[in-house]
Amino acid sequence: MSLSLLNATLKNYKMSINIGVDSIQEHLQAVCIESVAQLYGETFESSKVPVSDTRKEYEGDYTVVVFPFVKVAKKKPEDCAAELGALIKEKSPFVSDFNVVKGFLNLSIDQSFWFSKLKEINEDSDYGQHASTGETMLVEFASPNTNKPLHLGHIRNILLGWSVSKILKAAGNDVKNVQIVNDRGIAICRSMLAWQKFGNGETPESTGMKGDHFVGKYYVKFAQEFKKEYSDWQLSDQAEKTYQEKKKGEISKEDFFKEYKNNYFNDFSALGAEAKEMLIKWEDSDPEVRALWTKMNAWVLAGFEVTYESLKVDFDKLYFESDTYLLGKEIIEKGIEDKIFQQEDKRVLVDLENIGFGNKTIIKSDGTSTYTSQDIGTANLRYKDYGAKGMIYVVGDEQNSHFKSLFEIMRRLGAPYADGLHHLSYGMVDLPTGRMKSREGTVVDADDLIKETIGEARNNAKEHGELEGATEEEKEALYNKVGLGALKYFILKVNPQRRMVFNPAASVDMQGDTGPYIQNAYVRIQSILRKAVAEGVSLTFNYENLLPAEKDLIVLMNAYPSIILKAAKNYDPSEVAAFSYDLAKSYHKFYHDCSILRAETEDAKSFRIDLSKAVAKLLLHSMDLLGIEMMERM
RNA sequence: GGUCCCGUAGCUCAGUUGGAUAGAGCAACUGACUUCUAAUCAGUAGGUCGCAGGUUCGAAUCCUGCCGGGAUCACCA
Repeated sequence: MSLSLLNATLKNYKMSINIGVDSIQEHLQAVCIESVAQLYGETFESSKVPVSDTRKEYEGDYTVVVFPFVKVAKKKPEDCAAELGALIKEKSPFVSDFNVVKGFLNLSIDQSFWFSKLKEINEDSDYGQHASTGETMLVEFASPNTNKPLHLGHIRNILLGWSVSKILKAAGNDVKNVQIVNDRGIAICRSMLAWQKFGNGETPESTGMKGDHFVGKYYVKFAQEFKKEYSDWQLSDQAEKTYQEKKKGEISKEDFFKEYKNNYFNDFSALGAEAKEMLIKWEDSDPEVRALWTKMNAWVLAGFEVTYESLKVDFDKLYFESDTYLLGKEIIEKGIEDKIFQQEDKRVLVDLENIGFGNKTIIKSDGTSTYTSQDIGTANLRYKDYGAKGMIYVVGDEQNSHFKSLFEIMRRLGAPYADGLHHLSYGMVDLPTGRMKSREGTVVDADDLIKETIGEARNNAKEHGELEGATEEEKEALYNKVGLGALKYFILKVNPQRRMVFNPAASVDMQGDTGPYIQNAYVRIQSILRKAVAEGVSLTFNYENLLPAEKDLIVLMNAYPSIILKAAKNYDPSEVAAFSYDLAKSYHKFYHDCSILRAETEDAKSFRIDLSKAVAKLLLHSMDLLGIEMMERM
């Protein structure tokens, strides 16, 4: 079939059956259902007729499993498949051949389809970008506390949020990136107090420290001083008395005091009392405390900004808990009126028995807000700001039940966006030695980690030496891309909901299933394209016989738009990561098997250059969805 | 104890709405750079898919029970 004829046929199909022919699977499915109906008089739902990729060992491109039809056909699976295959081949202009193995009908697609697909990919400047859905979605991620620097857990959060945001955009949504900065509360007061008592007026500028690390230093300082105070206290009569009165069963003094720490902070600690006093002053808008708070928060936020920049992420809007923690009151009052919430004096609560939670407090008996009331208020504020029907919260899975109850409450309140709320829950990041513990100093700092992976990229690059003539600056930019590519890919290739093990040594690996492996495929293509331009290759496009390695690439690229949709639906960047890797792997194989610039014929050469261009385009696009940059050489 | 999540090769992970002989990478071993960038490719070896039942033409996938690991059960955020 000629190209123009094929294109005409494609158009006809788009008009005659209302399916996007960019999905050849959907087309085959429709034809299959039609054929089954014609042969056996029963119309199957499309969900009952899966069309899957044919396994490598067999001839063909797509496979239909005919077992479901056997009952109505009243024939042996083999006969049924053969009969069906013949009819599908007759009906579909794309099916060139078929074969039957047991109950599996393998369909071969005419290679002119693949040629036209390649043409489409190269000509469509937006290939992969879906038409606008008209929906606005918010993605909330990062959302740090302002009392200490970011760590590995935040990195997973940030990379996930950024990538999901990109994927949702590619799926046709209008997306805004937001975060809620947890800038108030007892934690920041601890840092503030420690700085006031022990800081001697030093600043990030005077010490040359990054602001978040500087404030984090005082958070640690507070913990140390508190620990000292607590150990001293444990020797006092008051401690002895407390132990005798409060202990339950036979518990050693040591174990008792381990668990009693928070109570000590609240009931006896001098430092605790001071920190709490500071919090109360903050809430009363005491000018001195507020000034200190403003100053220290500014230091931290400036530090975070540097980390975000080094990760190449940014936000459309920052919400501050200090602004939003009092919100939600009106909605809650309305909820009381509507009998959605119950009131007991000042306390407000909601009965969540139906989702297995019992009573949940929304407003405390002293009339102050809770996490839940804040989130109700914040969600509503965001809806006012953006009119977004979709709100994605990228938050660790330890908060699963909080979001489950929050969403249930929003549903009961009849929020117009209630159905669009989604908690993108992800698992904790463990180290090979186990869980990260700040007390044991095993927390992996975000900035250190970024620096390390870039350093590793620098070491690796020195062994390769393809960068003659590049300036130091260009080289550094490259190490940056390679290092970050390794780190980001390492984290994003894992399914979010899964708890993952972060092996520092493996994360800077650059061979095999890694970011740099994929970047390398792109670099190889760029190198070829530079040479092709230099040689003045013209694209003739009269290629006749697709080799398997060539067809594999087009088959993969054909699936890209639907992979984006699926990743968007599941909020799962790992599906995009898997695509990038598969495509890079297939390209590396093709590159090895087939000469490009020294191809057998001029037609083969121009076809392969065209094919390489398409691969480069989708590698660039898909890696961009992961927030990973590509480069011209490495 | 209640609720939820997880258990696949030595390690880290894939595995579509149930489909063919369960796949990658790392680590180990073997081979390929006078040839478009070897950060590559080809190969060898490595599995009782936690265990036991059940449903089905067909189960890593669905159901039940058990074992093991984790999260969470606040008027904290």
